[in-house]
Amino acid sequence: MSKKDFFSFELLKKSSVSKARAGILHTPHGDIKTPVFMPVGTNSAVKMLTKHHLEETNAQIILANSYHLFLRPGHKLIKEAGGIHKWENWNKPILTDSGGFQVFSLAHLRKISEDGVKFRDPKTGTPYYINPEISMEIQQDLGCDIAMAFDECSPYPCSYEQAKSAMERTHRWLERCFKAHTKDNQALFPIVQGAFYDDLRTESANVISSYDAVGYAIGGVSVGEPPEIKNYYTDFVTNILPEDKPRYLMGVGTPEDLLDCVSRGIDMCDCVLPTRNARHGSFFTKFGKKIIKNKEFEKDFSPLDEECDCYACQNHTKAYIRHLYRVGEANAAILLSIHNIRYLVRLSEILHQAILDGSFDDFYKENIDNFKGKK
RNA sequence: GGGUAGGUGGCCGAGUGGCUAAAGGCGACAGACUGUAAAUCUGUUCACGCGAGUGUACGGUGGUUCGAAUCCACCCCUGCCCA
Repeated sequence: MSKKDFFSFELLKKSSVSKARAGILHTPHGDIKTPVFMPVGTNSAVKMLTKHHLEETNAQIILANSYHLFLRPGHKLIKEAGGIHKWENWNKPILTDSGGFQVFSLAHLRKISEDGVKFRDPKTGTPYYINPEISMEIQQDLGCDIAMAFDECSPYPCSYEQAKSAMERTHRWLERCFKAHTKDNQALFPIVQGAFYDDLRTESANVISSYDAVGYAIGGVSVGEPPEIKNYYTDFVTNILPEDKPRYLMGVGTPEDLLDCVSRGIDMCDCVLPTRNARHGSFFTKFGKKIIKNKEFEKDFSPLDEECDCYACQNHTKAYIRHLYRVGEANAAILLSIHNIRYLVRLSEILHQAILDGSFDDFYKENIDNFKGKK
């Protein structure tokens, strides 16, 4: 058996105007229509949502995080439970991040060496160690469909020297990841780094492409850089990556980001924004992001978004959800999370179909300014 | 009727002579968040002014003082205890 027995990517159609593509990624836990938005469930749960809620959003694949599950409850326990699908009772595909992002997000609580990274648990102060081999062990024990390479994500801004050194280490670590990764029914996606330097991104994309992987990821974006820069480098890197494999832009996902990255040749993306922003009280609409607590919604008895088919929009009004939010009812966060996830999942469904129909680029033009709230 | 504690900005509540337009909390108003240290964090919140600033303001009225939310007198009101 090899990975090819478990994974394949069918490119169904490409736009004749932009770089948008529609496809199907076959995995051991089912097919994924691309472009796809993947909700994040760091601790083996998409925050605020039960499995029932999540299934109703029609999410095709969700994420979990190696770092968090390594700390609690431990990957061995999840292995003992029968793997992550059984553990969280989600029978569709699961992708796990490697812990690489925590090298970036826990910058003040970690120390990088050539071999790996020493972390301090933000909650307890307990020290933990992760390196490429450990990350692979964790992800193989978890048994997700798609594992990610253990990488070093650079901040923004970042000096050339710093970016180059992080990228080169990412490449050395990648070699070790592939060596340590032996599971055939699990894909391992390598990650392009190189921050915001053309030559580094070129080099990294070439190194990453030299591996025969199921799919390829672009990391180091959405770390605080302006959207034009993100778009420039997304476009830049997808020009280099193999065309017959899915491209995953990591950590991206507002509605406008989805349009922008899909038009630049991205097939997969994930983001914590729909769930985090929901808990913080904001929601996506056709006319940009809105904040539910604002007075303008006090007597607004219409749904969050007129066109949305989610549970929240089918059953409740903005005025009601605003009330729930203001009095601290958890239902506000639940309803907004359902809405925001469904909004992005539905958008990716629309984009998939639009690419097949040849109407993607018109859709882009009609909607991009609205999504940005420019109206 | 007697005693006692107290009356501070929308609310609660610090402050007992100048550093006080008055801490802190709540509320209100607005904002941020992009491979989740996040149901979190930030800003504004007396009036007028872009602003330095000016005007009002700590129950009321007088007074002491260079200067009062803070000290004094009287008055009004509230809680509690006793009769």
